[in-house]
Amino acid sequence: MAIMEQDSVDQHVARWAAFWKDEPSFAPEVEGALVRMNFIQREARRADAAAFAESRELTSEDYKTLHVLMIQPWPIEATPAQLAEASKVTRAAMTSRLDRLVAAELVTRENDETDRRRVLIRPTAAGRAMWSKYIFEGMARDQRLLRALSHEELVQLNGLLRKVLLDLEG
Amino acid sequence: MAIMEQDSVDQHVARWAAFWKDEPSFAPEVEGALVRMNFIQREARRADAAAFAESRELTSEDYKTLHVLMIQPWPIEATPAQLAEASKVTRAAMTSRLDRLVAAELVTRENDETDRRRVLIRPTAAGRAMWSKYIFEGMARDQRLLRALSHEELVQLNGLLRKVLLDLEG
DNA sequence: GGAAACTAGTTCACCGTCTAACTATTAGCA
DNA sequence: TGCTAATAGTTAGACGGTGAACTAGTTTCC
Repeated sequence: MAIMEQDSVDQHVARWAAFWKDEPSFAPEVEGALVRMNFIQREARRADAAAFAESRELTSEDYKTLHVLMIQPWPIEATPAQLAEASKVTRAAMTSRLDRLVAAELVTRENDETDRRRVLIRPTAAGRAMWSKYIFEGMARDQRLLRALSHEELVQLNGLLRKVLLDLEG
Repeated sequence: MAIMEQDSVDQHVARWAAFWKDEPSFAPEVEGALVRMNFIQREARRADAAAFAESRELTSEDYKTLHVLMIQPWPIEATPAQLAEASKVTRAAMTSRLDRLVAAELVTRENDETDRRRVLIRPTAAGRAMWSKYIFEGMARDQRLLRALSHEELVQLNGLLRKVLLDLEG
């Protein structure tokens, strides 16, 4: 394998490791991997937020909510609880996200007459248009983020991450 | 390579991909890798927060601040700005974090007499003790998170992530 | 049939972060 | 020297999130 240049995390971990040079419980590869994933995620969020801040039509949170709604199986509708779970936020947070989307007329909020506790969220025509306006830009941003990796490397990366998830989910 | 079971992200991405089956700009490995990293990070934060919530001595944010202070090169001291940068939060956020740490008597806040704009933060004996109380537990949590990977796999993972970081940092 | 348990959604109070404005101090330079 | 610009830290106000309490509707089961 070719010698690879050091990134900022290598330096960080090296300095950090100096504290526990005789301490076997410090695992530099574990700390390094987590710090690097954190870096990449942070960069993804930053780029997303910047793109939506520029447009001023929508926040990235609002867009994500719209997105999880749009990828629901047909017919495109969902309850706030389903959207909250898919978005990994609480229902309380979803209530306020939906308030904004309803106010912007991107989704509708209707009572489910067969179970009057439930509310059904559906995209409006404007909501569908807004989603398709940004979906490809978002995918392009994601690809730019990982452009350093070839297709095979991406497959390899997913293989490793899948192992971790299967362990955590199992 | 052995056939590997599917994780939740495979299902997610598969359903998602159904929307763009003829759309070349959708890259399932890119989306999959990012969603998986997001999952792992989220789990790490959750476990950290749970551990500190249980102890009730300290929040995980306060601990992280203490940590970035403790790994400063000797002598162990730093300005709020340095801590903010290392913690990747704004200086305003660091001010309020430090308020809590000072109130808990884990760090001191002293004026730098050679540059009276600056403030120097130093750990107290109690702060140093608090840090060493939790540092090993934290590393153990991190290792548990990635326990599904062998040492070679961790090295491989870091190699891939390092490529991404070198591209993003360069 | 009706009380108790459960479920869906919302409201409320609190938290940590952010941006922007502000104070105090130092550095740069005509 | 003394005005201007830059820098360090804090403060103020807004935002989005959380958990807990609350309202309303549905299910369970004796």
